[in-house]
Amino acid sequence: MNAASANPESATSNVIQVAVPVPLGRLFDYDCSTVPAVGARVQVPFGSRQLVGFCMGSITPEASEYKRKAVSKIIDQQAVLSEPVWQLLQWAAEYYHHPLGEVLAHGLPVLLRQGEAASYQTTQAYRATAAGQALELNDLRNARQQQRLLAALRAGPLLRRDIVAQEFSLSALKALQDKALIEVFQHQPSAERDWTFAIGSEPLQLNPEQALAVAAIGAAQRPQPYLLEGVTGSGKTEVYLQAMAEVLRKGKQVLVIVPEIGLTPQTLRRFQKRFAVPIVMLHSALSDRERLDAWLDARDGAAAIVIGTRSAIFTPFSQLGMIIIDEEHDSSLKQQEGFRYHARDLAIVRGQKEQVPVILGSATPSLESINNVAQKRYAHLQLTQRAGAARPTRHMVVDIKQMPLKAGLSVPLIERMREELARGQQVLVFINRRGFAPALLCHECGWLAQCRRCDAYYTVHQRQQQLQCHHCGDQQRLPVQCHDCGSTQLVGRGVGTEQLEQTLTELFPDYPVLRIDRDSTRRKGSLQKHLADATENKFPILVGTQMIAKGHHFPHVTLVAMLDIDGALYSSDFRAAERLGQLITQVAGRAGRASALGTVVLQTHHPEHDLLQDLIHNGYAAFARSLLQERQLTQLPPFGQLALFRAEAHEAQHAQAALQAIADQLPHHPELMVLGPMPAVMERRAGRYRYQLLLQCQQRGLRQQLLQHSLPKLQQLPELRRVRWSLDVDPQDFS
DNA sequence: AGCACGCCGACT
DNA sequence: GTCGGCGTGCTC
Repeated sequence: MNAASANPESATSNVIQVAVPVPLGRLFDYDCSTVPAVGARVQVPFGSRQLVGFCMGSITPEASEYKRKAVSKIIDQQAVLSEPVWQLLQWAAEYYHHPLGEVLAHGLPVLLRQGEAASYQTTQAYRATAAGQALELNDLRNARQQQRLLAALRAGPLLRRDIVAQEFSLSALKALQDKALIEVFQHQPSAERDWTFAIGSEPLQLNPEQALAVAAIGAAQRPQPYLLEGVTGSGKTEVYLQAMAEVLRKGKQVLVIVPEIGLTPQTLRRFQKRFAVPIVMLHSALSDRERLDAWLDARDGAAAIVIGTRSAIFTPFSQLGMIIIDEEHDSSLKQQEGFRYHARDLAIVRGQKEQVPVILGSATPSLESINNVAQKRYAHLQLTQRAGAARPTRHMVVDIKQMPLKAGLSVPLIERMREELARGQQVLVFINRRGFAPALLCHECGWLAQCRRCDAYYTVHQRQQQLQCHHCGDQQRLPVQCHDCGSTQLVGRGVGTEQLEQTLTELFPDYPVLRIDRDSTRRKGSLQKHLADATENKFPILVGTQMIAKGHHFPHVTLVAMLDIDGALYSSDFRAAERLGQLITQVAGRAGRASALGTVVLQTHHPEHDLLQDLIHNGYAAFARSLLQERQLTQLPPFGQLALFRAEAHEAQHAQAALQAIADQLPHHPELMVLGPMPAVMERRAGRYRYQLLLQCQQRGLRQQLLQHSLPKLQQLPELRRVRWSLDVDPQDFS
């Protein structure tokens, strides 16, 4: 594998190439006396600091043309990552045109990035000494705490953290230690694959569609991707569970990626109930140490199932047998800064590399996945029947043109709510703006309170008596007077969740209202609590943002209202319609999950809009297929391949000039379209001017080739030095 | 990205 | 007289 070992005579001075986590797309050469394994971490001096990088291989000193420094420390004896993940990361660095060192660092838990040993934490543990075993417990009758602790330790050693958790007194611990009745020792946990497949609870009876899906996955000749398209309530999770069972039975591991932390506890409980195997979670709420331990459990085979968010796609496994991407259409699967990878797309690549099936599940699949089914790249599994007696939801479009609105609520909607509440049912009102009002307006002169640093209006937060900019986080005290005319007639314009909650409380004083948005769930655990309260029907009226559209079941909700869907109908973002269709369908899925018939009320000024009509009358699948036809005509994804350069600077012309320089450097090619530079939708944000340059290509290969060829030159452009810039391959969001 | 080096304004 | 503002340039 490495050149130096082939020539032992020159072994006194070896040179290795190291990938360090810096945004420079090249490797750095270092001297070292012994050559570490490829994929092992090394600590190296870099400028004035010490960095942890990866050994990428070795070369002869003659082949290195740099004045070199020596490696400070070889951290690992072997490669830290599994071979497939190592390959996946290198593939991703190339595909997303992101510096290898930074991409590789992404594949590691934080502690490993910082150079910690790739092993479980040794923890302090205590055990009784011979003297402690021999002692008459009654001798400690005057020290009840010590007596209790010693008794516990005589039964067996305890970890220090368990001693703390079981509320033993720490002074008693110290006293016993001083008397040499107990002693401390280092406990080193080890990860071993010591689980065997066992069922915790019996699988549910499958309907024919579910059975077909499970059978198809199990019977496949060779592993391949599947799109599991199942309407809300059709039992996708049961299909996952039964498909997983086959994999686990063979002693293989399963990786499950879920969109965001919100729904992981429910998923975890359901998995734990079904399978009596070790399950670990990987999400942002874990401490760095917990994350590393879970990661090691996966890598060394101790965990049978890993449930994690986006970044879990890089978890190494000793025996991976299946990857499941739940809610594959969800935008949180794409990282929106730095290394902008898409976990779903990487899952497909990983599945192919590791020869394991990949299941993409959604009630509202992305157009990309639907197209991949049409192109026969994925097998299609459909679940069209809702479980139990649940029937499909009914849509009611309320034309609000010229209609008086009360905090955004039309009279027909209020009446409909009244009926539903009177029947003891639960109502969910959805509005995608938190706060009291999305702007503060002077009623006398028309002045609007605008953020100092963004091209945006402040949101009024009445409860906190504040103006907040939702784009840069700036906060101000709510002004009493207009900045232009001095009038005190300041009013909120538009409606947010806070105002809606207040108005609903006035309209329906007998029915408690629960608001679920980022503001009401800021404290740790409060989202879980609110969701539990909502599920149990303690609050007949629920008000919420996007947050509640994701995967939560509210069995008592029979009426869902969406107050304002117009923004997305005429948006400049070509994905807006797709996202609206997904949102309406997902929100509709919240209604009527129990036996009662559900209704979705959509308020709009454009009831006749083609897309809206298509969605309502023909369902998401048909709607998505019409959108696909449009995308084909316009050569947009998945039919065109995009890449987006972004640049931001304190001076607008710097950002613009940087992108112009890139555009000028790009080769002319009949199949490459270059759009821009153009200002971003919100030109100024947090005091920076933002511009974009869009590349559109018919062939992915061509796009990749052009970028790969041009980027080294582009990175040298002097215009780029004065701006913050980035490249987004397959951009999801144009904000 | 960091971080150092370097050259011009308001403070102990 | 210094602390510190961020422009420029480098990292094997």
